Amino acid sequence: MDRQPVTIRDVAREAGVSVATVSRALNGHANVAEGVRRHVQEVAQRLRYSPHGAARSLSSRSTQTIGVVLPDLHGEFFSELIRGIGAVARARRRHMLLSSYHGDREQQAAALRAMRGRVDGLLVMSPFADQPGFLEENLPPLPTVLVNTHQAEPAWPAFEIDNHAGAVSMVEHLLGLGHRNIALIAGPEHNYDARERLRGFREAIAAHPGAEGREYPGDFDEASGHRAGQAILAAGERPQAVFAANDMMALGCLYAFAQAGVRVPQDIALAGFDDIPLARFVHPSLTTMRVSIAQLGGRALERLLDQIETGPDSATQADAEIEADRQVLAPELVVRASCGGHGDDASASVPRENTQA
Amino acid sequence: MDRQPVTIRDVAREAGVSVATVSRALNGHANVAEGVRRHVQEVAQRLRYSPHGAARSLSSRSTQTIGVVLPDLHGEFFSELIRGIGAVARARRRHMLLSSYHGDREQQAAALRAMRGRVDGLLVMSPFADQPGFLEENLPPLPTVLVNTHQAEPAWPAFEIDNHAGAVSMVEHLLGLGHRNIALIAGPEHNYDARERLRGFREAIAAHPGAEGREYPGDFDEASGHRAGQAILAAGERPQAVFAANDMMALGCLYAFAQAGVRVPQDIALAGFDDIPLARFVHPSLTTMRVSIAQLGGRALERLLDQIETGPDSATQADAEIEADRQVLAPELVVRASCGGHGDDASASVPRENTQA
DNA sequence: CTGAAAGCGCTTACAG
DNA sequence: CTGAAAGCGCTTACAG
Repeated sequence: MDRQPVTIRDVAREAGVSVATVSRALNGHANVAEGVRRHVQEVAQRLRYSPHGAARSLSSRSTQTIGVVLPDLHGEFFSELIRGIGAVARARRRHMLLSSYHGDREQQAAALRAMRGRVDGLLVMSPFADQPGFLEENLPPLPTVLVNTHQAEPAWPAFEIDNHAGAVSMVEHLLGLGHRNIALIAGPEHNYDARERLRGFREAIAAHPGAEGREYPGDFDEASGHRAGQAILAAGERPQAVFAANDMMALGCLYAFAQAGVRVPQDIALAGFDDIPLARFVHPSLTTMRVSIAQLGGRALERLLDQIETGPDSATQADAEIEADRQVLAPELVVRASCGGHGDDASASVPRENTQA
Repeated sequence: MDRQPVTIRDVAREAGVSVATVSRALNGHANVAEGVRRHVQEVAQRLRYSPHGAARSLSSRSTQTIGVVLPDLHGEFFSELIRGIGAVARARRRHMLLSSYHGDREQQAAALRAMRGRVDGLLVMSPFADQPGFLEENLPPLPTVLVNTHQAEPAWPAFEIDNHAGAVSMVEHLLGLGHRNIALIAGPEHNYDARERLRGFREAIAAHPGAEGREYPGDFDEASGHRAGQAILAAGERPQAVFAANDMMALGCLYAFAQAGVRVPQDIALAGFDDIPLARFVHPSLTTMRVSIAQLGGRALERLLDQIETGPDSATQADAEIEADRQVLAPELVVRASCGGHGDDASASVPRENTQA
């Protein structure tokens, strides 16, 4: 099946013109006689010529590709992110080069460096960005936008979920429902999202006289939510509401409550964070904060492409502008049945998406 | 942030050697004095040099990248496929170039052609592969493996789900449970997966004297499953079991049954196909065929990389070998509660994955 | 073990 | 409007 590759020289010879003319004709430059252009196009089509990407990139200094470097490809967060990036990439006619690396520091460094000469710009999510010098030393000289990444010193434009605001919203929602005594199941300490949600929880509790918060450790998976649920029941005074820092832990906690015969929301309210697809299908359906990961990815890419197209003005960007360049997307409160009040249980319905090819 | 790119010439000048030596030293060729190699490496590191991908690809005729061309990035099928491909890509140190196109014929043709000179091989899923000449005309001269793609004339190695065998297994399972009269909710006629599942259903029914099958139309989404469920109940003689050609339709059907007060599995058995994550969380949990999309993608990439590494022997491949090169992955029966018998309802448990970054 | 040179397949000033 | 030539940044025979 591997035909002999046909190059621009073959087309030029066959069409009886120079390679320069072929290049201009095929790339839609104005300065080509219309008849010549048509002839060249016809020959190119007949020969099934398509230009060699690397050669074109090397001489034109443009790849029409953006690099995406993520710590992992597992889980809904990453598939949503890629979907959002992909939609914008398609609309703006760019390819995406996906790097796959295993998640440690040296491997991400290698992945970043390997992007040089392959892409016009970079979208990166890096757990190492808060280590001084990591990005400076490993990012190729390319426009870069960070996604859900915590920088020690803000130096690159960044898009992230406003986890702090989301946690504040949720606590206020629970307080508004009359719950004064709220337990938080926290996420892992090393996780930036988790820390921001914790910070929001604490601030919101502190801001409301009479509100009381207790904290239980967790690490974002279901098992830790289950343990936390048991710990909450075992503790002396039972809280009126439990706020799990993500939905997976909320589900684990829900299971622990079900095992103990504690009813949600009648005996205790329960809320999560993320709005994973399962959140609306559990019993009771879960009140949570919806986070649009696809939108996050899409907007980050828009920003990156704008920067690529307007050229490198970032070199002269003042510190204040860089700071202002950190865009934050607010999560949205989704009220369902697990906190009582007016939430409805949507679990009798099923989602609309067609998951089939 | 956009530093001045440093090239191999800068490293050579700074290290006091030729660019050839820099290239050899950095690429681990044997014929470099150990002291020189160390010195070059030290200089390269100090200058933060990384090679220009396009330049390297152009001269070495290798990109260490595989192209992935899919009709869409939406839905679980594609995220699973990408995850499976990504895992193997990581293990075998390849990048993946993801093309994003909108799904019509011309756009896929363009996406395919744009891959030339950018990748060492191609993984493609194409709804147009059964149109004569489509692949021949648009595939660049590169090793290619097809995924879940129906070819008019088998000409490329292909990996696909054995939908036919899966449907047969399911019908046999239902028959084994004592259900003689089985309704199928079919998928869209233009869809290859759907046609294969239909074919399997018909053959399995025909192979069992006494078994009776009826068919209802559907198009793989929940709404059509809901309509089919209503039609099944409205028809004269009620079947003992319903086999939906995918889980989404099974869920829609389940909902129709619930609305009509028809109990599953007591009044009627219900089965799906795909084993989407929701399948184990509905009530009753859904018996279905599990299809490992990630594995499909991973194995296809393994096959492609083997071909790339061994070189182009495919030109001399006999027709019989090509035919034998169509690998089929058997789906696995997952027995849950919706068909009665010994299936257990797993809905009290929650999945283990941590979906957080 | 090392360097000078050719070449990978394009694009793009520069002349005409 | 067109062509000859330089150049993009590497790798790799070829000599030595």
